[in-house]
Amino acid sequence: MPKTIKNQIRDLIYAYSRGVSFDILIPPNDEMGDYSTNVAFSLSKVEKKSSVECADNMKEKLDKDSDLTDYIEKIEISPAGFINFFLKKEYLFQNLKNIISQKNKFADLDIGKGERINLEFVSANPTGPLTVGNARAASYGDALGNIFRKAGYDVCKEYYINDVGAQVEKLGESVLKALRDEDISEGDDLYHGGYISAIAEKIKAQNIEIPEDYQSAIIVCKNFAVAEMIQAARNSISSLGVQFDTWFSESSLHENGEVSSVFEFLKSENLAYEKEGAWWFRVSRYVAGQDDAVIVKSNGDASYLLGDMAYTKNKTVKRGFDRAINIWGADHHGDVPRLKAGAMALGIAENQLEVLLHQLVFIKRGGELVRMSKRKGNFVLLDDLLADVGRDAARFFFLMHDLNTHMEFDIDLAQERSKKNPVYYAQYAYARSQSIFEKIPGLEIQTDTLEELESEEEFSLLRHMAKFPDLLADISQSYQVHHLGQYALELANKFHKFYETNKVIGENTNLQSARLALVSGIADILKICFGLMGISAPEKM
RNA sequence: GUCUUCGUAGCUCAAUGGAUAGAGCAUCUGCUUGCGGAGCAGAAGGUUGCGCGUUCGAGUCGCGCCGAGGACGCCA
Repeated sequence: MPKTIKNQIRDLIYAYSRGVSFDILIPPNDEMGDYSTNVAFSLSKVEKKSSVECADNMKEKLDKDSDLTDYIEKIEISPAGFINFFLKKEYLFQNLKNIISQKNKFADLDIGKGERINLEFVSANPTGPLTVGNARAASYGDALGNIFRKAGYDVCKEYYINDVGAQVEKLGESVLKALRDEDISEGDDLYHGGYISAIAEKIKAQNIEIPEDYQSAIIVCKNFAVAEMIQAARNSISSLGVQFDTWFSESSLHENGEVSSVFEFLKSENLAYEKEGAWWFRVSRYVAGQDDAVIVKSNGDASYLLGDMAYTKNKTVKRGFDRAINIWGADHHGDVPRLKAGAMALGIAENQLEVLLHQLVFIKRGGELVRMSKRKGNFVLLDDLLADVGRDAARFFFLMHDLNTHMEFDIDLAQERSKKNPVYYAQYAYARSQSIFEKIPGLEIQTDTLEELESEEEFSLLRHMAKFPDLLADISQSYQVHHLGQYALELANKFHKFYETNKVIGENTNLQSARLALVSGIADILKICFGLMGISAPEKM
């Protein structure tokens, strides 16, 4: 796959831009062309001329450039000084031919150059069922991973299981209390909710022996409960249609000594010190203004930070990933500088660790926002969401929105809203296209009469389709996954408009053949989008 | 108190520092004897929380207020 159009234009402009900064933009409407650049505004400062004058000079150079003639029909200057590029008809037709011949391989890019990325997401503590917040991370992470792969990265989607630490001890204790019918509403820090007693019931049903000794009993309960919670998480993730490549246990890092070896290393480098019975990591040495943090608690247990440091080293050094990307909930915001400092201390390059934060999902109940809390047993489950609105609507809903949006989820309106979910608008476009093909048994798509296409609606579609590779390239750099959903909706919108006024079947043979090819290409791209987002492409609805 | 995210149409949300701030839902008006009306066309709806600044250009960047969410050394 050669460079995308956008990058080709960028490279050409760069050659004439005298080092000033500029962007390649998509104009707000079709009359202004397919691509544009604001380079003239920057040049006008350097050259002390008006932006229009600079734009004219640039256009003159570009007009002579033979590299552009393959795909650019004309270049125009706007009154303000934007330089607008219009794609050639021949290029648009060639692009459609590529889509039809390459099918789901269309827009496979090589910008990743095989870079190995470990993408870690969800990674919920195994102390309760997955919530709608986890569903957001899962939908986003899965789609981002898919887009990375399409852009030529070697991706491993990973789920980190925090099966070590005080939180799982509390889980075990909660289950034990439920087993003994002790009231846990009084006990602070313990887990509540129906799933705790359900686990206790299961232990009884399986006649699992519970030791008399309180601490031993907790361990038995903990091990059973953690296994149950992990299985429940796997089931929920699977219902959502997300595939993880690896489920990585924190306990394995403790068992094979990777955690303690990091601790020994920090001590030997004088990056850790003892205070108040605990061991502290010198965060302040790496990140100004940050307090040092505990890595070994006064009871001798490793803190989550030490585990996370060992985990990061495992991913980058031991398993050799070029980059580790973690997707965390915004409630872990404060942990980012500590882990970054830890990675630096371990000699991991700064650009090898990225942390993406997603804002939390809030539920609205009776008109009021409620913060979900597993401890309080106050949350909406991923499974309930799926039961209410279905996989496609749920995933599309999350993927429509920017990661930094504080999403509000009104559970009273969940089902009603699911029927209004824009996903059906996009899926309906696909189903419509398939119903056309159904009318012509044994149809083979021909692309030798594309010249017949000339309506405004047809070209609006062709031009939008030509920008798909650019979109994927952009998302793989910006991580703005929601642009993919927006793109699919716009493509569906253009298709629906086309459908109203351009009859496909029953026109003269050449035009019918050309329009069938166009519809086929649209369906191919929609199917690619749906696949990347993890939603279905229904032939009937 | 410190750090951080957000504030855009009645509601839920878009807009890589660019051109006339856009969709869906809700409301109102049309379109079905034409490949699926889960659609299309149109109307109405905005001082982008407030103020100052940077810039040729600010919803977007900076500072200060106001409001909301989140995090603040041995839970993760």
